[in-house]
Amino acid sequence: MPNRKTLKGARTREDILRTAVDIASVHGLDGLSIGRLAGELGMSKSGLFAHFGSKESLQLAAIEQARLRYVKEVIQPALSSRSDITRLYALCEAFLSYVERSVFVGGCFFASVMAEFDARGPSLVRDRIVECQEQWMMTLERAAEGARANGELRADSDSRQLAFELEGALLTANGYFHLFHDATNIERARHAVRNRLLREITPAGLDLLPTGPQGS
Amino acid sequence: MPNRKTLKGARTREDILRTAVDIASVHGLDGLSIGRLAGELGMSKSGLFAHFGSKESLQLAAIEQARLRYVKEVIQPALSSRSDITRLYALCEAFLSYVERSVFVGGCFFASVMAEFDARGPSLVRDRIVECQEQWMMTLERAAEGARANGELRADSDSRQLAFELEGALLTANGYFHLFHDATNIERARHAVRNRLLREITPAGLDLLPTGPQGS
DNA sequence: TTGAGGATAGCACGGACGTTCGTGCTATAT
DNA sequence: ATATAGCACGAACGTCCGTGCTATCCTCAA
Repeated sequence: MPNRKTLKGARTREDILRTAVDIASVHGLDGLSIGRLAGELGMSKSGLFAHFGSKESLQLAAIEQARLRYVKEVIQPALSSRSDITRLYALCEAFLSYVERSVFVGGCFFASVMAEFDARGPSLVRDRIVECQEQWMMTLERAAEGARANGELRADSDSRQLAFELEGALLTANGYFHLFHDATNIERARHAVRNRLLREITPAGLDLLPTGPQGS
Repeated sequence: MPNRKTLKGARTREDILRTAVDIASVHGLDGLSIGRLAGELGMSKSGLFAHFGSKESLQLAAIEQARLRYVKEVIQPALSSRSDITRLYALCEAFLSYVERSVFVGGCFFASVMAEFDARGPSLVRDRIVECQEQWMMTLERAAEGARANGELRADSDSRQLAFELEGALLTANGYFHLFHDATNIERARHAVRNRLLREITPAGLDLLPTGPQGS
């Protein structure tokens, strides 16, 4: 009959997804095997499988779980910003901090799965990944466009181009941080973000930006 | 003279690796399975397998093959540059062209495998990937450092930082080009590279740079 | 032309994969 | 007390994986 409170299964499902998302951030969504996942959680393959019905369903659920974590750790901390230019900067800083703190053990979940699926044929999983990445880029772009409209960035600033370049620094920081086990790459991205913003910022915008050490 | 080694098998081996490298650029080095590879080439698993002796060997050989292609398509075209700043720019342009021309069907081989292995545990395959990526970054950095020493870039320019930021634009162009099926991302990277160089270039360097359309 | 050795195929193996099925708990609803 | 529903289990499936063994084919130097 109807349930009233959190049934045990829902809790288990969350546990599964929390682990799944971390495995996938290291080994990819293909490398996320049901057997390994079950082993990690000390439960049976079949018991785990029953929660999702198919591997594709599990992958999609993992993406959704990762998205929640991403929103919570990267997007939301930046939402309280007092201006668009501040939010744009805060988004970049939140991302770098989220990489630094290993919110996903294998680095940014979306950086991993994006590289995994970018050149593959169409699938529901790929489509969802594309949507998520589009959404993230739009988040950056809207902040940049708002800052431009508010006169915090120069009027001739190209918001999409700016978002692209910032994202370039963030993605590369994530990749090299893990590949080389070298946190210097996070600092390089901080440097790059700051200077890239300074290049198109107006005096009005400059007043709103947190004043860290000045870059060259 | 007994030229013992170069028999027909060597050509087959090359054929195998040429296909292997393309599969891996789409599905990763893990997704590169011997069965699929043999099927694609119309030969038997065991016949193919005999050329390498282990999957790891095949993966390492594929990396080597990819490296040769990369050197030929990206590094060598830039070697004839008349100055360091020209070479630095030519390297970036050669990379973007190589992505545009789909030298590997799944996009840059090394971008793929780097993302695949960056957060994994130690292995010979991972080590080799790290070496290749370090070598590429050093190629960029040496060109930047030479340009700085020659007065083509400002004396206070940070070569490693510059290489990092250029690489960020290149990597992101590769990823988004394939993920979104949108060549605009290549142009964004061209824009980013040009403007990033202009930021630290000297009048002497500017004379040496190919003069394309001016960026903002 | 021939013989040797490299190149390829056939076949089988153990294991991991995703998936299905039947079963047994446990807690609630009647 | 009994019926019901949710949840997890073990066993087994067919397929594919990487890897060996053996036998045949093909090439090329003598």
